[in-house]
Amino acid sequence: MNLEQVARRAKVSTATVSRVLNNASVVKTSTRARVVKAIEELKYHPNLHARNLAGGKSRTLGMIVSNMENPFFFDIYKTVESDAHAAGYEVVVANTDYRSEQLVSSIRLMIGRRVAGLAAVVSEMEPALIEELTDSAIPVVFYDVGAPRQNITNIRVNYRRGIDKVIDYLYSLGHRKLGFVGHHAMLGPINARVKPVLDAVANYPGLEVRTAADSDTLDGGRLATRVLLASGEQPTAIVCVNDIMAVGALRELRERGIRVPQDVSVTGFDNVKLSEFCYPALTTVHIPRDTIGHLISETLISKSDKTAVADHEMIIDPDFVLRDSTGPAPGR
Amino acid sequence: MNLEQVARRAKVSTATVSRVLNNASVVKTSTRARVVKAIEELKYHPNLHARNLAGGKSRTLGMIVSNMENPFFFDIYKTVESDAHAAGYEVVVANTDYRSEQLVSSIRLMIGRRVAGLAAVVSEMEPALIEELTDSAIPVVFYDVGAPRQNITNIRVNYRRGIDKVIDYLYSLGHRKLGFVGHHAMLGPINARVKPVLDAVANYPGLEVRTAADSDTLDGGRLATRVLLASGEQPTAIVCVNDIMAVGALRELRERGIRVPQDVSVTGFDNVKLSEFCYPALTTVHIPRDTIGHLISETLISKSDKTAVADHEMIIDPDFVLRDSTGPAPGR
DNA sequence: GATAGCTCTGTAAACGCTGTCACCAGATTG
DNA sequence: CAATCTGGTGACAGCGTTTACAGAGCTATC
Repeated sequence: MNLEQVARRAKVSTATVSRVLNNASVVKTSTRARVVKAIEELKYHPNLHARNLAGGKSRTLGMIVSNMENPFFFDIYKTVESDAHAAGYEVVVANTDYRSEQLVSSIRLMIGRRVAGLAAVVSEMEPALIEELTDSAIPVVFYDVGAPRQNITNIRVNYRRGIDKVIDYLYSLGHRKLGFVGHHAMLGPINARVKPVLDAVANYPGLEVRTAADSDTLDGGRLATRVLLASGEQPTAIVCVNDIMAVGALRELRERGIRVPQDVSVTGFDNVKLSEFCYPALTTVHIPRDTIGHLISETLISKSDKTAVADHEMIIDPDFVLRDSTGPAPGR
Repeated sequence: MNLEQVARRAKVSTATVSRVLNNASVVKTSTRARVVKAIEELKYHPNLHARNLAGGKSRTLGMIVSNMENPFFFDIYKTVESDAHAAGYEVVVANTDYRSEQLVSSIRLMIGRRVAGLAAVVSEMEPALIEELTDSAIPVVFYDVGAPRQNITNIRVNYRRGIDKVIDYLYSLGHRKLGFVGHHAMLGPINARVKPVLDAVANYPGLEVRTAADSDTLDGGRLATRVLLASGEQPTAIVCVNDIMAVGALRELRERGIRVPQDVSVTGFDNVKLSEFCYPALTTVHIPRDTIGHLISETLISKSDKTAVADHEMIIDPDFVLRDSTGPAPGR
């Protein structure tokens, strides 16, 4: 079931079959018809590995995400994929589950596949990789982590601005005791996600923050909230690192009979579709995932096509979205 | 950046480098060290395409799903992937968005990749594919659609039993006017998803059913529900084809001030994690996605490994899960 | 009627790896 | 001391494509 068999059947050379397959060059109509017929009769499917090897170029984009289960990542993937398809590329994804060891092996895999471009939409990092990636000569886009380099473009969200908007709003409603629900990927001293929250304490007089972390899932949000509520004084507002965990928080509060937002306010982050559908609908921060997706695909595709030079860093400013899960601090 | 360069640098032959990479055969420790060093210095990454071409065998499983956005599919994918990893395989996924044209091209792609096994967890079908697949000699598992064949195993859920349990329960609570919310993939005359519902009308005296369909998303569920409510008499219970659409239904009802379950009962299907986290928590039917995932990976991996013969068809019986979104029909 | 210029097709050399076979040196055996 | 084995290595033929490059028929031109 290879080119040669098709060629034999159509009484042509393998080169001609190849030409028909790639409808390159001119092939006489009658010949083409014979070849097409042979292909169909033999149910021939070209071997993509051989094709890539011989051709040297791959129409494949690689994408690595931390947690495909979180719609945030999936939404980005979806736009990238549809852009890629439109440009005749395909996308292969890999999950890391926030494990940097997985990141490493996934990236190796992608390099091994000789992808035309690589998007890493992850929170974790492995410094050694950067170098490996830099001289792999593959166009790379990092979302959220890492620094721009040679062939590495960076997209990041001004997370601090988003958090500030949230805390500003909560503070203005009288909230002074905050809980922060994060996920494990943010363990470690100076994390881009927790730091802005902790820093806020210095800027807002009387503000206190306690934090808890669990896995980046609905259950994780619930568990972290449970920990938060079990230890010390009950916060009047719970700020969550993303919408999914916030929905988990909502459930824990509901089951304890704590009303949202009357007793405790809750905020999410990302503005995932689910944030409108849960109850109460989440006050959150909108991260334009389609914009991010387009940025990724444009960068990767243009770079791999014509080695164009794109901006090396782009920063996205998020918007505050007010819904029903927040209200005045109780007793105010 | 290929084997030869590494070989030259380590002053060995390419064969030896290959042996080191696959830690096959015996290589003297000192030689191995030299090779490893060269590999690292050159930041060499083996070309997977060449490897597959030469080796002839691929450690890759293909998986095609209808809508990765729906956690139902993702959950299956997750178990398959973790099983596969444990066995030294990797998985590449493709989405079809319920479009059979996409199914075709995705399957072609997978065959082209010469995957070691292929799982199609989809609702759509294209009869011509079966044959193409049959003589590709690739072990295939179909979930939910198609008929067992030569190298094709089938896993299916007794959907009718699940629906019967739901309707039985609702009927016993006095519900007589049902709404059914489905998704577009079920358009067409005799669909495995709608049919059981419509059939129920014959078995339960006085039962009426109206149906509506939209896309398989939160929004789709909301929209379909809106259509259902806008046309004709308000049903006392809305049966949804899956949990995601049910959550969409919940939102539409909430925004109209219709209480669940006092005014209208709602049921889901699949028992996705979200069904516990939404409000009110969904009465639903549990489809054991981990079991399905394990079944898939076992079949594919064993078949591709040792050409073992697995059962050609397996049917899963779903359980009813009672939660808070259902109650007695109003006025009863 | 020879020459040039097309159009179409075949030949064969990569592409980067794996795996078989052969080979060599030293150890073991009779 | 020759014969046999064995651990370690190199040469080289594929694997199924693509892609120069060359060549074989034509038609058109002078």
